[in-house]
Amino acid sequence: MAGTNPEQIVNPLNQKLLADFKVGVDNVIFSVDTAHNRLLALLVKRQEDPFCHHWSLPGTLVRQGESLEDAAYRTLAEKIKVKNLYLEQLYTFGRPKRNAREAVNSYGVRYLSVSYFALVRFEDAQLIADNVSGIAWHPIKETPLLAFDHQEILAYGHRRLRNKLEYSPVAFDVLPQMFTLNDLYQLYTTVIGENFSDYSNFRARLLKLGFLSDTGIKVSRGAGRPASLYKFDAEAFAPFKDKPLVFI
Amino acid sequence: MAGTNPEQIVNPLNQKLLADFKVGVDNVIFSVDTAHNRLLALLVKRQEDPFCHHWSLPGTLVRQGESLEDAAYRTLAEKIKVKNLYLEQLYTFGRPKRNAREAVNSYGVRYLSVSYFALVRFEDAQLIADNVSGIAWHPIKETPLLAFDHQEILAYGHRRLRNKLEYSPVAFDVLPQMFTLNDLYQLYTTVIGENFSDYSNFRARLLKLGFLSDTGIKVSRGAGRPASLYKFDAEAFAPFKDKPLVFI
DNA sequence: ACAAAAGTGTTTTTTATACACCCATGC
DNA sequence: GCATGGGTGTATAAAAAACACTTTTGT
Repeated sequence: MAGTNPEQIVNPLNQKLLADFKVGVDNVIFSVDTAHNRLLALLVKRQEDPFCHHWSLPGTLVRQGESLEDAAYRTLAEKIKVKNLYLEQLYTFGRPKRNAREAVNSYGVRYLSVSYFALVRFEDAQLIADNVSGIAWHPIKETPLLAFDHQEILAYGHRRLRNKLEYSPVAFDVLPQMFTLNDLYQLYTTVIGENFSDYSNFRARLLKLGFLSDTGIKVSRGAGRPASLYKFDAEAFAPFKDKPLVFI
Repeated sequence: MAGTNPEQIVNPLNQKLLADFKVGVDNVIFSVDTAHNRLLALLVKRQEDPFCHHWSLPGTLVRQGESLEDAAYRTLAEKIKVKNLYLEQLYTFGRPKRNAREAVNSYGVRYLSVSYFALVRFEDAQLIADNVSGIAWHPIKETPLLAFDHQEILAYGHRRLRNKLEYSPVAFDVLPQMFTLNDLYQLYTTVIGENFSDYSNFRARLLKLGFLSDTGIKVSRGAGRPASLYKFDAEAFAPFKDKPLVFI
């Protein structure tokens, strides 16, 4: 830098040095297909450069007057209709040059991505087919290569989902109001993996904690003894907030 | 990321809708004063409006070509000299109007804050007194009211620190290379609280895990039997990565 | 009757918790 | 020698893990 202080050259007010940003929101949207025991992620196919025809996470740029979370919900709403969901912020990616557009229109505008992760109920999630862009659920174990750094974001979201499930009641945001203990168990096995607990122990432990109440209503799913429908009692769960590993 | 929604990017009419951002980085910097059994947060006194004379988290706006993490490190380096530290991203706050500056210069520029939290070793952290702005450690239990939404950020950072400590080896980024088991125990008690484990059990459990190796070197701290200095063995810790509650 | 799914109980092993007690040093 | 902090061991309680068994349905 030849002994020159860039601040003095560029602008004495210092202001010029600051980066200008557009802020994007990218969603990692998960769903659990219990029928096939698969964890799914929602992906959209890009229709333009950069990364034309590549799959990517559904995202959008934040508009004036719009909060980050609003933008996340808007993206979600543009892609699927869904009743029950859980959504939380994941991580913010913002190293320079992460978005190829920065190179193209080099007005010095940076693109920053605030990622969110969502878990939605598979059974009542309806994809909105907008005849232009592809949009589809992909099993997490066989996702295609994604545009930008979305691969990294997806992996990060997956890790977070597993952790969340272990100590917080997100599952109940995504299950119907009444569910069988087996529904709950299926959800856990497909997200966490097969080897976290045997069904009867999982059952016994959760029931002992006392925040699942038996409605007495029975449902029959084909052959076999009918199962009781349970409800999640948020009040009874309160003491377990902030306690780790409630569900495992 | 940014904008998978084609229309908004290309179409100049929609372009107007996008918000323009300046991105700030705010740091929650913690340190543990084991001598007084206190958890401390580093605060700076603002010298300008808005919130003139109020304490706030040390922060800065992101410059051109600078990554978020770089900005976080820069802020830190401007305030303290420190050898060992742990730093990670916390959360991104970006609802409209969160920063009073948005109202003042209403050119529509939004301010978004990406917060980081850091844990630094108290003993070798030297505050950089720049004769203009106040800068000081505050016990977490008696912090003043902070500017902007920094109160919220601080609380969030505190929660995260406790959680981190429980399952990840951040403590060793902040302890000297060799430390006594009591040093480690003190660190945990002041961050987590008194009632997480009795010293001898804490000791037994950690040693059994096998990633702390006794160097054989003894140190005497005043009266009493001299203590062994231990080293953290990162390789031996590897199997415990991603396993919850290693330290509790 | 029998397969299939739900639900209960029992046994064994492993951890957690609460202490009591021995060890090495400074004063 | 005795107070002080370091370090070990033990006894009890609780929880996790494995798995055998009973119950209730559909076919």
